[in-house]
Amino acid sequence: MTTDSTTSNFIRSIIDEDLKNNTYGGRVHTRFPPEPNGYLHIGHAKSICLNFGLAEDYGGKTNLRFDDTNPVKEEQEYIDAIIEDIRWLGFDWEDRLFYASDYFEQLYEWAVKLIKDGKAYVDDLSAEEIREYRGTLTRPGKNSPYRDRSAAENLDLFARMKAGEFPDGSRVLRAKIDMSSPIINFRDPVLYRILHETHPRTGNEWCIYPMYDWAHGQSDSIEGITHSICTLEFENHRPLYEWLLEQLGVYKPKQIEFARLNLTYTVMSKRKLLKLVKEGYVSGWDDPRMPTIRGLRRRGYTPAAMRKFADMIGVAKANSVVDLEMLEYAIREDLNASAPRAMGVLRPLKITVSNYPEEMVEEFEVPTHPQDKSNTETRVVPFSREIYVEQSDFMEDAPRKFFRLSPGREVRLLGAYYVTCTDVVKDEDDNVTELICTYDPESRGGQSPDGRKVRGTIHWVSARHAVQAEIRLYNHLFTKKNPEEGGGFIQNLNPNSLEIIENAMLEPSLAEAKPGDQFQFMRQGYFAVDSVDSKPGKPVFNRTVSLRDSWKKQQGKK
RNA sequence: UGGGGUGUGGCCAAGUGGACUAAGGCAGCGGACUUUGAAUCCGCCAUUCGGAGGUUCGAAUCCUCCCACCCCAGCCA
Repeated sequence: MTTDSTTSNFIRSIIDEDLKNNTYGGRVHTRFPPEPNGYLHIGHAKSICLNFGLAEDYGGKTNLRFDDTNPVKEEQEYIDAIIEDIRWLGFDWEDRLFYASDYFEQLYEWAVKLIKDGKAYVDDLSAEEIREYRGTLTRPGKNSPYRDRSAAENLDLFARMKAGEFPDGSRVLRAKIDMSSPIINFRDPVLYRILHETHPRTGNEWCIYPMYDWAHGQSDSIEGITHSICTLEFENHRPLYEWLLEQLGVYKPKQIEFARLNLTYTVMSKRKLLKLVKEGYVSGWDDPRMPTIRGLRRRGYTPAAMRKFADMIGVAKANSVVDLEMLEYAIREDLNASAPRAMGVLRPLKITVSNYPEEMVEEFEVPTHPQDKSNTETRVVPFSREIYVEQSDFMEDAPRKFFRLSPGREVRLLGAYYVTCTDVVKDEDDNVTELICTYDPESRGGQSPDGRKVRGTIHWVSARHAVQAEIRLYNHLFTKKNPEEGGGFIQNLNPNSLEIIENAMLEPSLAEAKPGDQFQFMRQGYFAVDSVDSKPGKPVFNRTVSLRDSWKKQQGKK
């Protein structure tokens, strides 16, 4: 049932085994359970791809279920954003959009049952007292003085908690398990707390809200989930997950834990991302430097690339840190195949082609997808006497291996002509301001009848036809592979994570680009029209990722 | 120091006692090709599986001990 491209993993092994043993009647039913208290990031994408991907591969189903049990942190805004992001990633939960809050009534009834069975009690201890009574990792806890209340008294108190008779924090409902258990989660975990708070979905209907442990497993059970996949930190909760379900005597899904995603040069916790946004280190949740799905999307990452990435990194239980280059590989691979090519000069250097007629303009038809032989689409780029090339494509005193412009050297202007640099114009400070070149009229289209070879091919834009654009170049948000190293992530923020180029010169076909459109600027990288700031007449492009550059790499080694 | 986990090349990750003198991918390094120094293609890149013992004809896979790292003491999820 597994696809060839996906390597096996321990979760698939478990599912295979369950299928073999008919554990869940041959069903595979997963769920993605976000808490609507923030935006989704690439770590969530890993989980989403895992849950939906597994169901797809095994012919099962996946539910989207919001874990909305804490109204003090959760908001409708996040619910909407999360739904949009998962849809954008390309996954579909059909009619199975659920909320833990859908089950509040059932959860309440089950709590009553627990009380009647003598397995839960109302505790009047304060939060601080409960903490003291809980003991430590090495010292057992001790029983609350309210632990042995009668079922009748507990029932009465719990009903009054629900009725709103008591203030926040005054009482909780706790499971009665074992205060001396080495499993801290068994030391009478809190099931309900009082919160006079408006809930995004249930409004003011409730003033007691279930804790995660009381809501999650029961929700899984109600929905008939077979494999409840979560991250490693919930491993310690599994015994409680199972205990609660067993006390209720209801259907019991299997909880499986995997290691969350960590990426080099990236922070992933909601808390840290929130700090970056709140304190203005980035422009918002959708800042293209953010690892949020919205940020990556605005940057130019595609759903296909994210899914490919999730597939590449696999899933396991060992804590690990994935190299950012893997993500970059995934987006390059996708965009290389799909992105139309164009020419754009980021840092322009003017060239006057001295032997080219003053007013002449030629239009060259060049392939838009030269990497794809099956796609013959073309576009027109105008050529004239004055053009711009990349500053980095000229070197006055060039080494032998520099296959670009230099006095006396000939290069090919992509799709146009061969040109040879004859003069270098400088200002009073010795800066190169312009190049004078001659072109070979015989080399029209980029090849010469005499068959002579030109090692270098560079991109260019006709000066009088150029479209001016703002280009935003993004670099690592942090200077350290591990942003936490040393002083902490704020100290390691990269001051050059965003470089803005105000006046890049682009080929005229790019004037029509619409927000979200993506291109490969040949020899430079992949760029996406910014969805927020780009305006007709004043386009803004985000660099999604640069092309690999073995020349630069070679230079760096010297 | 109690409990629960994890340790396979620079990174991710297969592997569940015999065809493992350990898949695959990323990164790296060579080379071919090239109207993108891109892409593509070819080749190289762990005698070794946290360490030490042991069981076995045979161990990354089983046993013992040790070491390292992660998680748990929210009325967060």
